[in-house]
Amino acid sequence: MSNPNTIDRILDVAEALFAEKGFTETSLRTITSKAGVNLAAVNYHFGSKTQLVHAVFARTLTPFCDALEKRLIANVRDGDEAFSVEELFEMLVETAVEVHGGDTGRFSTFMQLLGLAYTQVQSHLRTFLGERYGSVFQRFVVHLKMAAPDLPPQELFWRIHFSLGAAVFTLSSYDTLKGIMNNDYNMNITLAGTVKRLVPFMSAGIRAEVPAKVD
Amino acid sequence: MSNPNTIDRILDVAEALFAEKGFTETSLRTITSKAGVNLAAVNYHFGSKTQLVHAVFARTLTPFCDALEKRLIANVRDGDEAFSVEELFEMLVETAVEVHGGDTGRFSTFMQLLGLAYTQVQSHLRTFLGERYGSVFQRFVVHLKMAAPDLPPQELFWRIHFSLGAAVFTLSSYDTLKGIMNNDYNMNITLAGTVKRLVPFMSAGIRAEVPAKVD
DNA sequence: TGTACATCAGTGAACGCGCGTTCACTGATGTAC
DNA sequence: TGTACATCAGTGAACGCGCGTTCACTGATGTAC
Repeated sequence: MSNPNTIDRILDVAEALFAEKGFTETSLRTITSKAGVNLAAVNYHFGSKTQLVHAVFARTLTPFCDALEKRLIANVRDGDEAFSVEELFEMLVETAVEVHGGDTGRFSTFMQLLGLAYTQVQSHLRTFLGERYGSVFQRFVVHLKMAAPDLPPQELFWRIHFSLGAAVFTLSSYDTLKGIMNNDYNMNITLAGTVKRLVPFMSAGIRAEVPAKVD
Repeated sequence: MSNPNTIDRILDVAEALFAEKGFTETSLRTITSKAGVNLAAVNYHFGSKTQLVHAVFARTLTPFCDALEKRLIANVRDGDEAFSVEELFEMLVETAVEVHGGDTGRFSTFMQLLGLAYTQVQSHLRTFLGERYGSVFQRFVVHLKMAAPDLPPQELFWRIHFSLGAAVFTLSSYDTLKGIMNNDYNMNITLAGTVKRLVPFMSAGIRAEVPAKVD
């Protein structure tokens, strides 16, 4: 009964179930029975449920961040013109789509997972993501700063998080919202269309007039 | 040992713990021991853990939605000029602050709970909130439509959710972000300041130029 | 005014259940001499 | 080429634990006659 794909089957099923239900709400028994593997296989291959969660994130985030970093570095190395805000956000989208090879189902799942990562209060996960991928995020922030040089640093900080929130929140409940659009507006929407709508929204927000000092 | 405040003490403690850890991650044993009440008290007073979750939301959302609805109705009844996008978002903020009597701690907790409500996949909670508070939300959307009459309906739909995401996401991880601002930027920020920054961001996003047809 | 009963907040202990994890084990494949 | 041993993926059953919920009970207060 040797099966070389046990690890991948566990990762596939876990990714889908985590995105759908959350981490605490998904048991190893559900994962292993859906994947058709033994209950003990998760602890055998990954060590613990926590490490399975990390492995699920790493499988997609590592290639994504590597590809993003390459693009950002290439721009500086070649001395090209600095990116605009729109170009930077579009780069995120393009990289994410590329990494999933155009598979919108997995792209959607990935966004849901990102949403969970930020909203489920699993401190081990924040630590893990910060250590592994924090440097790429910082690099992206540097480019945003160049794209909006007149924005005070703390203003930029907040607007990045507002944008992140808009994206993560919308895409992580994409299936629900798609259903509402179908029922209430009789309108068939696509993930690509939603993402394309996000870019001008976020870009306009980043460039909004700075309000009078508030703090 | 008769104590007239058992119900309130449970609600206070449950609200704080749910906001901090999430629903599944907070056990009745933790809630009741922190509140100094008997383990069985939650089931005695609320019936079940699920109904306790509903009660926590209802305690704040009912006065909030009532106050918001009154403001919206008064505007139409008195035949006043329609609200602008900024005025509508500011009305949300003002109403939320008022309902909490200026207590920014509870206001922050409330926003965290709203974030959880959207991101934790507890279908009973979505159903509960939709049934109880959906009509006020619809009324608010009508006013937003009047404030941005040139925006196609499906575009408005998405931008409302983008805005919702920016607000809910940022305010629900407010404590974390405040810590980052303090450490990395050596800057002391306030909840009021963050909320004031949200309004122009969201308003600019709502009014952003509509991109070419994408779907 | 006194007695009997109903109501209600609160209690303590126990219930069964599903959870993540562990452990001794199997059986196939690779490696050394 | 044959034998002994090591490695490794995978298994099945059991472990203790914390969970939400239940239930018989107490004791104080209110109500009816």
